[in-house]
Amino acid sequence: MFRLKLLPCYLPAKNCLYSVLKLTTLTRHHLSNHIDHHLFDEIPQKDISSLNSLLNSYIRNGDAVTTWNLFHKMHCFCTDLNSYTFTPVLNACWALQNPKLGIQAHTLMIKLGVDTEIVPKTALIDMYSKYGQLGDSVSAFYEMGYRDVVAWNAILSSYLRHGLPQKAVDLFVDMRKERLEFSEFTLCSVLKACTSLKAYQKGKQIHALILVLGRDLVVLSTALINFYSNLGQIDEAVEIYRTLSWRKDDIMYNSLISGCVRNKRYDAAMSIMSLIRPNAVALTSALSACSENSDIWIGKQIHGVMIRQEFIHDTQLSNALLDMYAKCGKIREASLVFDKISRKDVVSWTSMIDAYGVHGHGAKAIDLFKRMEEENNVLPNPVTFLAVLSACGHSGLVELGREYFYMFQEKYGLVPGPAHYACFIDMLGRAGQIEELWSLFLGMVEKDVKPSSAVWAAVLNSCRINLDVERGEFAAKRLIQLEPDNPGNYVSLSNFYAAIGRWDSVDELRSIMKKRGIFKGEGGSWVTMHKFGDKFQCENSGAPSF
DNA sequence: TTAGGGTTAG
Repeated sequence: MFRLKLLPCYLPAKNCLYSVLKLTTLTRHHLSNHIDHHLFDEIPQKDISSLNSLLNSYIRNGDAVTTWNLFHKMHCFCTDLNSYTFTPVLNACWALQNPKLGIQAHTLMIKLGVDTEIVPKTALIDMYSKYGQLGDSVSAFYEMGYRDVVAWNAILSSYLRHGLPQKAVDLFVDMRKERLEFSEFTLCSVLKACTSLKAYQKGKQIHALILVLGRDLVVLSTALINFYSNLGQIDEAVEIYRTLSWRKDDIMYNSLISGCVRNKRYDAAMSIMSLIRPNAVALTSALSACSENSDIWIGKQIHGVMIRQEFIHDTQLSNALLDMYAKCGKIREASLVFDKISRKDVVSWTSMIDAYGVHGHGAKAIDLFKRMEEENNVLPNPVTFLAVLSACGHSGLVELGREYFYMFQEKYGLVPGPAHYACFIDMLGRAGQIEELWSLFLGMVEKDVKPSSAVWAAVLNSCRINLDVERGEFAAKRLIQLEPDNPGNYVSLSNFYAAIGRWDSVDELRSIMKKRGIFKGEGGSWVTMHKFGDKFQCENSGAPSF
């Protein structure tokens, strides 16, 4: 026997933390049910195909609540639900972020015998994947008797969504071996997998396949631009853009702009930016270019565009704006932007904490972190953990730094990685706590955290400050082994030898650098000059990034 | 009816 009760869903997606069962205990006047009983009665055509079309319209307009509520009514009053009913409903289940709804819909599909049909089964692969349930998504795929190209594409996307690009590539190789049909969707996913895997040759092969098939669609070209620019081949990416015969769209331009920024082609990014109507994603990339290039002049102009075009409520874009001001040394402006972000996410909080930390305002950074905890709607992540530690380090707040190093683990279950250890080791070294530093280092190794070059550099620097010759030489050896071409490491080592009076080693090191062709670039500051008539105005833009 | 391309903190 099989008993199933579908429950109505009244609240929008973000409130779906409440279980469906809890929802039923709420009183009706607290809720907004777009499809109530009377409205359902008023729907003129109540045959199943009209109702299915209505479900599709609601979900296409992004109204998942109404889609689910209409489905609930249909379940009560219709006896002929079919596969066309469930495809929009499964989408709604995911949009409502409530896995219980998905399970209810899936159960009903099994009861009605539509779960084995190819289209709703593919929708199940997708729904479970979007819920984060890779196992259920894969099960749905392997339960299929016959799999069409859309089903294969859905499972490829599922693997990519779960950070398994190699699985996606392996599956594509299987598809080719079995001479299965593939489509532009398939090639897009495989290109994305190649990008994640940094698999240049494989990606080139897909590019060749696209050329042979003559499928230079804008979506595929965007995936190619993204692939090449992520692998440092920005000229190839620009060539794709130049030779594209299809109409270029915003997403393609955005991909090219972010690719130029990623490859430090800031002027090119700005030129492409000027070709399009501003959109939030392009502006975010452009602001990122200003941050990297310390170009507050352009950054301020983008801020103006944001205000004029009403992008100011976009959290992600505002985070980039905040970061731009902070990186250009304008901490007050960064703070003003932060205050105006109405829906602050973990990146907003972390960026501002880090901005205070970098500018030496450790106490303000800590106060802000406390505020973040009090507001209680955003949880810190490993980057927040690092920003707080770094803020303590920059301001010499060793006691607080120690407290937070353990608190983040105990209260939030965040596991420190090499970057966290490097930061804490640096802090302890500067404070002369060399024995605590070593016991921390040994504890880290015992926990199987592999020391990164940043860890060895922090250890070496601590040994220089504390004149610990033996352990300093040990750290130096490891550091140079790990990064033999990084000039900064040789400078650290040279400073270490100088501190312990080994001037012969300093000279030896310099000649080794010369012999190996390793040069340390000089430091500097950017000053932006603007000409107004015959007068110049200077803008101090902070430190450059070499 | 199902599947695809772009963005922020370290």
